[in-house]
Amino acid sequence: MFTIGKFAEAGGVGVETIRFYQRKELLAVPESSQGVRRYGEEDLRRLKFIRKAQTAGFTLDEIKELLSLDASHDRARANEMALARIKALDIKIAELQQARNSLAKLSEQCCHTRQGLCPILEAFGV
Amino acid sequence: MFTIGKFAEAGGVGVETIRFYQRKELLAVPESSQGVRRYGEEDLRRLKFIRKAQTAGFTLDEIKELLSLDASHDRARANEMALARIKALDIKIAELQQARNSLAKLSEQCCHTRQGLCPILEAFGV
DNA sequence: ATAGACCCTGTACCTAAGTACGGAGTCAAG
DNA sequence: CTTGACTCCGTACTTAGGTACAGGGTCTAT
Repeated sequence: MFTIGKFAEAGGVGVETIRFYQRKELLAVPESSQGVRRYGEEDLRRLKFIRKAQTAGFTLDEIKELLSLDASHDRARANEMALARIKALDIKIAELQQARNSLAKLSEQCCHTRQGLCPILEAFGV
Repeated sequence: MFTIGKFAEAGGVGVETIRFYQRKELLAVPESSQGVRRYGEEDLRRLKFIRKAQTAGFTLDEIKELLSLDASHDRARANEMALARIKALDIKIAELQQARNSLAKLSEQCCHTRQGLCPILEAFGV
């Protein structure tokens, strides 16, 4: 059983983040004994679930749903959410790739020409 | 010469966005005649510059600097900023790719196994 | 000359995921 | 028995890039 400080440390987050997750109903607020709340292994499992799902690109709202699926063992919905997230990631990646490539082309032009206006600035102007 | 409404329309943004850019000092606030401000071609060029630079992934703060480079024709600094942005984009793209791939792997496992716990949920739990 | 559309300034609000802080209570060590 | 570290609760602030009023003034067509 951890106090909130040790709990946060065990999960690799700050104390305020725990309280934030509680306000968002991602974590339960345990009963307090003499005014201090204690956290157990199950809380830690949930906290780690949240952090891992975050690195997979899920938002906190989505993670809240995933946690409920975790409780109900709903595979179909979990897969549906994973596929939706993959699709959103693909779109975002394509956008960034586009930006990256046009910028790289401009930068190269900038290096290989020495007179006239800067191709980078010129691409934005007019 | 446009009023702010026509100016915003010509630039493909909302009126409030113009005022926001003015507060951020990306656009100048023209003198008003009889209480109404008028915008010209140079303002429109700046506005379009901002929008194009945004699609290349620059932040508004960076665009503010690019606008000053555009005035001073500083190629070296422009290229430096382009390279920095490319680097940042590469890092972001790699992160998203990572998230995408691990999620795709989990989703595939989820489709190809029919018993036991959902691989997606299991990957986050414990 | 008056209605409706537009403009002005200033301020507040939005999302996402936290972070910070004030004032009070509690707990363990010396 | 006091000091310092920690906890509790509630509220406000942060970043980025806008968006949405409120309460006035102005412009245009009828």
